Amino acid sequence: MPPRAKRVKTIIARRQDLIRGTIESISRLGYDKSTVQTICDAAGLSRGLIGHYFTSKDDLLIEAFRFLTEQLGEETRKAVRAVGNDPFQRLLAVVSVTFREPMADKEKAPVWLAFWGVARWRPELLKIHRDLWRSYRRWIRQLIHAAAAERGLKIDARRAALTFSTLIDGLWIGWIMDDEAYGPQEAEEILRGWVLDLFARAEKASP
Amino acid sequence: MPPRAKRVKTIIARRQDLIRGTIESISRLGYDKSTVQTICDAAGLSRGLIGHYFTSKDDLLIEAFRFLTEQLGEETRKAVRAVGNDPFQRLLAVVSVTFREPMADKEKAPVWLAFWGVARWRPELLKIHRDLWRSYRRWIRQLIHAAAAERGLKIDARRAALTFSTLIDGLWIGWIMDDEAYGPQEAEEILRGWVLDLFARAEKASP
Amino acid sequence: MPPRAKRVKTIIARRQDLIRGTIESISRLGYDKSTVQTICDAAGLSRGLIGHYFTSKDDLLIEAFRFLTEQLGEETRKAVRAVGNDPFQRLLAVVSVTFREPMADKEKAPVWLAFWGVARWRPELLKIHRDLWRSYRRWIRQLIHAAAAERGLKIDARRAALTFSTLIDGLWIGWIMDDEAYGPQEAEEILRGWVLDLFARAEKASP
Amino acid sequence: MPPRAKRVKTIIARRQDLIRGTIESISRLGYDKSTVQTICDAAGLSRGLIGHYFTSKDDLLIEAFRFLTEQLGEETRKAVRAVGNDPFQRLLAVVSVTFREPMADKEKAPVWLAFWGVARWRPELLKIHRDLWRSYRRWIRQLIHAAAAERGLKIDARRAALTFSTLIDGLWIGWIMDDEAYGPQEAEEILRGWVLDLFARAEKASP
DNA sequence: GATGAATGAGGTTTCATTCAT
DNA sequence: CATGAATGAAACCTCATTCAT
Repeated sequence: MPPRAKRVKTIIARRQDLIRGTIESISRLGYDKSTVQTICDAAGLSRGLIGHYFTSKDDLLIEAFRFLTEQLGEETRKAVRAVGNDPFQRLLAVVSVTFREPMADKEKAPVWLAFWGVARWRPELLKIHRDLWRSYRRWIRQLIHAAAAERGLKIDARRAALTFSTLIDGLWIGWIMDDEAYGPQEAEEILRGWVLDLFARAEKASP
Repeated sequence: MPPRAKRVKTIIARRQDLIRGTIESISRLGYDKSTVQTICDAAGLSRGLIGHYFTSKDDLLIEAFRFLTEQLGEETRKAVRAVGNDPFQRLLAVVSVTFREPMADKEKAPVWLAFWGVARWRPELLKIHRDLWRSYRRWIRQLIHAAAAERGLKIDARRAALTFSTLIDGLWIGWIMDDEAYGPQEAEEILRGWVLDLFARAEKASP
Repeated sequence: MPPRAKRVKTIIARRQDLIRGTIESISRLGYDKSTVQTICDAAGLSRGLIGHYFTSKDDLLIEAFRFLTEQLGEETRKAVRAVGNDPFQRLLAVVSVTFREPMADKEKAPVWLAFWGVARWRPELLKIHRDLWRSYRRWIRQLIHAAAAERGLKIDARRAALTFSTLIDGLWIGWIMDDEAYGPQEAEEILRGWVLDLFARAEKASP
Repeated sequence: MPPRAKRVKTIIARRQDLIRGTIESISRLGYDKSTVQTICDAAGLSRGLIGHYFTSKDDLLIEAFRFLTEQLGEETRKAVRAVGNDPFQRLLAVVSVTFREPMADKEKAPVWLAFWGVARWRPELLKIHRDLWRSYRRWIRQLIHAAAAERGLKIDARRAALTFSTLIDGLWIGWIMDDEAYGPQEAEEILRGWVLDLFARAEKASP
């Protein structure tokens, strides 16, 4: 490998180390107790290194959130691709993957919530979130729309997609905040039940 | 009023001032940028005063969250009491009050999320949250159970209550994180739609 | 004294403490080795206090330079006022005061030079310097002009004032950089000699 | 050229690069804002290289000051040699060269002042400065002495040389600190005027 | 009881230096 | 020899808390 390419690889690797360290530190200590020190410790690097790879701690936090967010999208898409092209099957695959390993990661989930807790006051975080959520809802809407069309059903796909993603958010947070109330399994059942009901009770579209 | 009682009243008033200041400061600046200074400024008091009324900043934060939480419960109960004793009507009243003023307060809502973002790592905050949510779900479950019984319907009240509160959480957070996606009105429609569907599609209980 | 006035007095006193601490620290350690710690130590105050009285270390440094500069002007004016109104006597008084205690302070003089060494890259410092020097030269020019007019002499007051202040700067710096080459006494003799020569060799103004 | 000599040449060239980089960096950013990074950038070399050619950053700074100082001496001597052997002409040549290109370099002049600002607290810098200034004054003294002897004039050559170099320092610094007050041309006139006066007003030496 | 001055711990960031590649 | 990644000391600054007035 030429030295140039090697260096680029190292840079990417170190940035990843720090991003993973950030997530691990937040997972262990929380957002406000995560310092440059705890992050670098978690990444197994020295404190001063953060300056080589990120312009500031804030920058690193933003990139960590972006990483979490993008990873979420990728995991979901990967799982969906695996079940083929049928929209309804794809929708059910989303349901399945959402509350199972590796997405239902007890360590990472609270990190999400931690970021959400500050996003309101950090435009960059908010933008990352909105971009993902909007595209996610659009995608779910398309799946619902296609699945309904196939079956000749009249479904308000926009609102259904909204409710679907809302249920996911709510179930996630409910689980994070009180894991004794219910588990990922029941969350999945609730979500699947809602999807099945949606299609079961929908009227036939007029021909 | 005897001087003793007067002083007690002052103490309570000052604590309230500081609690409101905390919420205002977090609303304006975020959780991690709220300092004793910004809180006292928002409360219109001098910085050193915090030590007279709370053992620490942390203590004040906890009390502020408790206040928010209790206020939420009170608002809901008050609204529900106003519609009489019919469980189904009460349920619909919960739906109505949840996404309207004064509960759907655009300033305060993010404060909630800010607290949730740190609660995972603060047992006291977590306890306050869980206590409220559990009692809230229990109460909703009872309403659903009673409403179903009245109508002779077979409804899994526990799961329905879980879904109900999950939808509320999800709709709240979705609105906080992206107020362009939908508004409180649509949130209310979604929640009411779900409740009406729940009862509309339920089977008759076997006699 | 009312508490308000007392507080203002304390603020002024503390700012003075820090300014004096800054000058002392620079005098002992140099500009670049003077840290917030060494300055506060020299002032007999704790490190964090600097934030109460100055917006930043830079701000403090600027104020310290301003203080030095203003003090210089005041000392000179005070000495001059003491000798009455005759312009020539006043000029000689400037010569005398410039290289004697308290102005010829072996501790403070290098602090001046330290500030000059950075002023080029700090507009605020440069402005303070220029404002003083320009008004100083203007004042010297007026003295020379008046003294020459009294004696009916033709003297280019502008250039003479420029040379006068240049000699002062040069003599000061030469002494700071190498106190073995000459002392304040000889500096004074050189400057006085120049002034006496200036008037001695000047032509009579045409009547 | 044998490889050994070649390497030595490279070493010298690299050291020169770094010295010039130091001066350029200080010229652009100031003494305290010049880091190893900015110096190596200005020199067009990589950061780690400094360790190969200098024992430390401090060492490099000292060498840069030495370079500046020696360059100054060389420029002056070169200009003087060009006018022949007459002492008075040589003295006037010093006057001419001092405030003209390349010595009156607007970029480098503040670098001088920057070094002077720290020299007080750096024995090595101070020694370099004193060695140059003392030899400079000695040389000027000899020129004045010889020029006076030629003309049979009684001049205190020591004090005249002191005043001469003092005027140069003062005029330089005055120009650096406020280039709107006067320019190199006027500085030169002032200095030449002083020299001419010195010889014009001197008494004849007793025979 | 009320104030805000004072403290010092701890946060982020910068940077000279070292060293593996 | 050349590079720039890595280290960790130390800089500035913020802030919760204490305490004299």
